[in-house]
Amino acid sequence: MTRQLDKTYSHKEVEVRWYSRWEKYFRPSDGATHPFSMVIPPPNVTGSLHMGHALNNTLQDILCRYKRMDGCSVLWIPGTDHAGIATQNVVERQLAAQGTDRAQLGREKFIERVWKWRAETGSTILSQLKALGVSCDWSRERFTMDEGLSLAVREAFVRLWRDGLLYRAERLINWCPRCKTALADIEVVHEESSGHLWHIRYPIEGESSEWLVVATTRPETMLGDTAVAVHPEDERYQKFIGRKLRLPIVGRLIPVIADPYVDPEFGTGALKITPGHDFNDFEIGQRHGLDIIGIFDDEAKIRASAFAEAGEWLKRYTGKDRFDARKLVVEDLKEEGLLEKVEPYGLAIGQCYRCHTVIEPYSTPQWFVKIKPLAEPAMQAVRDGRIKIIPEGWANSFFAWMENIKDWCISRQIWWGHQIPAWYCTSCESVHLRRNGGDSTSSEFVISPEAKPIVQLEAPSTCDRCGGTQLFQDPDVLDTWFSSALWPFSTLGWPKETPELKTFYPTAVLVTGFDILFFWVARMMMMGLKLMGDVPFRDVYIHALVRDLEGQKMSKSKGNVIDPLDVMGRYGTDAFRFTLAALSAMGRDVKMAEDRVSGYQNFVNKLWNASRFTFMNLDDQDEPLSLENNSIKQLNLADQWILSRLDYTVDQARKAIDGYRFNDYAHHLYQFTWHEFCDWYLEMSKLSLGGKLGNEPQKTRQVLRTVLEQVLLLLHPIMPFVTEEIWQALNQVDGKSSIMVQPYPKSVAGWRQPEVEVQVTFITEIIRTIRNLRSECNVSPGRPVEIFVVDGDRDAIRREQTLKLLRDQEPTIRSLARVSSVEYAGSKSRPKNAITGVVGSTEIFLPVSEAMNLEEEETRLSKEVGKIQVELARAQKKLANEEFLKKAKPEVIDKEKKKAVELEDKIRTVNLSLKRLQELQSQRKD
RNA sequence: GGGCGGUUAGCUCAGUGGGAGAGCAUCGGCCUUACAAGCCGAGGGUCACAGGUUCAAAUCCUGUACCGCCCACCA
Repeated sequence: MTRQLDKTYSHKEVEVRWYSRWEKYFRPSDGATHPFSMVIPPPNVTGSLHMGHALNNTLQDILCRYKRMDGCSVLWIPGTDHAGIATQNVVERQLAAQGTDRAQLGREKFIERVWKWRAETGSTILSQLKALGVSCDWSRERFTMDEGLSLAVREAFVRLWRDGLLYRAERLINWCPRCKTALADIEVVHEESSGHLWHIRYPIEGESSEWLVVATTRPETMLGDTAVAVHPEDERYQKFIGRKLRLPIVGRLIPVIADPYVDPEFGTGALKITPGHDFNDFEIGQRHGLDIIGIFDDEAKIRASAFAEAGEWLKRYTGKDRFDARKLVVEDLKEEGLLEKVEPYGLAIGQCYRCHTVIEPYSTPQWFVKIKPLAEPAMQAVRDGRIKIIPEGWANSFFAWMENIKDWCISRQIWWGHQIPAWYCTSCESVHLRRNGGDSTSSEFVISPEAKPIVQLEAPSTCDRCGGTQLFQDPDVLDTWFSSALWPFSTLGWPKETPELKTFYPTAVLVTGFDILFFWVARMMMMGLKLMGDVPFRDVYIHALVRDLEGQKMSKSKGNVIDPLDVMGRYGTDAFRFTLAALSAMGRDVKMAEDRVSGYQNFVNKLWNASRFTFMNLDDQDEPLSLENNSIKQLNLADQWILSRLDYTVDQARKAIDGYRFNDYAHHLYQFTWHEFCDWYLEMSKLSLGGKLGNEPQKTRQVLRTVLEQVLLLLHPIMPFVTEEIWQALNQVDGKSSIMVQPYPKSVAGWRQPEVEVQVTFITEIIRTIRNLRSECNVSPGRPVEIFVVDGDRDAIRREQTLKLLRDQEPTIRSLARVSSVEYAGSKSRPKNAITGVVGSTEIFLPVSEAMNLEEEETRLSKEVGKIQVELARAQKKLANEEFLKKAKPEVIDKEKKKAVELEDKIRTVNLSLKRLQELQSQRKD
């Protein structure tokens, strides 16, 4: 039975072969002595795989596969997030397309509908993740709305309530008039846009032609103004403080107040105060006891009931949305001659992060988490190193955010999500439960902040205060991020005390993008510490965002989205994964370039072909070398060398992956596999394999097999498919075992031999030099050449060692540099009709051919002399500097001295070659 | 307004105190029996700019310019 691989690697064919056979290895091993656990950042059920997911999950999979091979009991929990607002929006759009809406359906039917949608399409992203090759334990897949996690959410809510960390209050919150729900501060995105600054005259009461001019970007909110504020020390306005202004259009009288918040430099120095629709104004209003007038309803349309002093004007305004109202206000002001001027003005407008509708500050009762008592322990955990943020730079952002954190508004006025486990009694609480009339709002009741909720895990049957049986649940649902915050332990079974929770909490590492550092990571820390009494993860590895070639964030609207599945289909999943790893330098953006993927596809192909070469040469009896401490001195030089380099690579690879330096990991393996193993070792091994070194070819075959196998193991975490395919063929196991569960390479005592590396580097330099000379001499690659070697080392022993090494390695030099004969000349008898190359103290002479362009060569050599002179001068200057000799480290000085000597030698020999060349030139002319 | 990061070869980016690197692209030569998705060779950089610290700076400090990101309630 011989090992065989097809002539070309077909990723499409191979990739479908392995995933289902792997799944049994995705579960943690029994015993779980070295637990290593991670939770996937749950993608939204609405999502499909994008570059961000691909990067995030590739990095996680690399870690998991590495740790699993390295003997850990690995648990990687997958799952999805119910994504409240996003999902509700998707289903609502579907309903709209069918000419209906959620109000017509009613809450219960609507939620049914969402579940149905989720059952149909919610697993799309999971199958896409599988195509990427991720090794999650699918038997433990979770969904933030499944039964267990919903219980965890209620448990968390009840505990926070009992500990006094939850409260209801009516305040100005961020309201999305399209989603018709409150949003947390963090869910508002600020986008620069060009607007206007309107200067409006507010007539002073009792004066016929005097007014105060205010500047505003939102003229429509003037309908809800309850004051105008000026700076207390602003001399221009001293005389107006305390007087009344007549609010244009409405006619309401409002006071001029003094408040230090006002910047006299800005606009006119007079600020209109709308406590009902502006956060600053709200604060100022609180300080001065101003009325709060909510002029809008929940769709941000003018609400008639807001205006006590309704005039004729109100008919035209009622029901108009914010932007229409703005136009009307401006028109009306113009008509009354109260619009002084309009200036263009750039401002950052808050938008809903889900639908990009402009946010309206809106006063409603909401649930809040008292956040400071939770934030402090989380900061402490990062400060004292119980949680390590990698790269460290992000810790600054984390602290900055946590220090300024405000209470978290967690109630949402949507239907898809975890309904808040709070109930109200209609008997004893009736005074606080206003039946909603007039304006359209989504809930049947408006529950005043004074209402006393019954908070518990399950619905109560009777009121524990009055024994009433008419209870109803708070209609609001929780912020999706509330359930996400519990993810590291809710997925392990919390609040039940499961064995998994005991073994795998805290998780080892959380891998995520920085875009959800505050949304998610910080909140997991707070909730984990509060509810579990321990950090949710030891390390947080924050990776870059994937951008397009111009560095732009990929988005559908920009049309610059690259579909990972498309890339995987064209270049192969392994090539794609390798690209992501290679580009993911810490703290940087990843600019996705397709030519990189194509380049790494070539790498996959290279590995494939190196394997084919190996297979061609292996016999069935060729076992790999023992990986125990063993002597490899009996092997030939090339064999010893490749094992030494392999050992170095193993060491570097482990260091890189342990430090989350995925790009270093990829580059070390790329460098070793392609340039050392393929370019040099395979070429060198051909001699030995053919018995041309008078050796036992079997030893080399064993080395070949060993190195290929170790390379496959090292590469497997990044490139699972191709490595499995080759490993299966190499070991002829036909799917009965998997590379996934082989031990990850370890350093082997005795393999690393620096002196062997020095020797082989010398030989490869000699070969390079000869190739270089051939190329300059225009000797065709196929034509063998004769060379002369002179070693000019002044130390006789060293000279003999060098010459012995050259003689020993002569077959290799002859083969790799196409040399027909090597002549060892004495230093006195340097050949005349030749050009020279120098490696250390060794000079290589190649007889010149007619074809050679001597002038080009002369230019090149002169240039080289110049370069060496510059370097030499620098070294000599350093060595002449007393300060340098006094203060520099001894090894640096030694190195510099050695360098100077080498450069002197080199410049002498290059000058000699130059001289010879010039002689040749004059000969040619004759 | 505050904070963070970037500026290194034509392009994309590594490199954080002691001789400027990689991949791709370019140029020249090769179908050498694993691989033309390949092999061999070559060219190419005052490491943004200006100061400073140091025996020594791409690397540390200060400032400037440009680019990017995050946070923020100046209407």
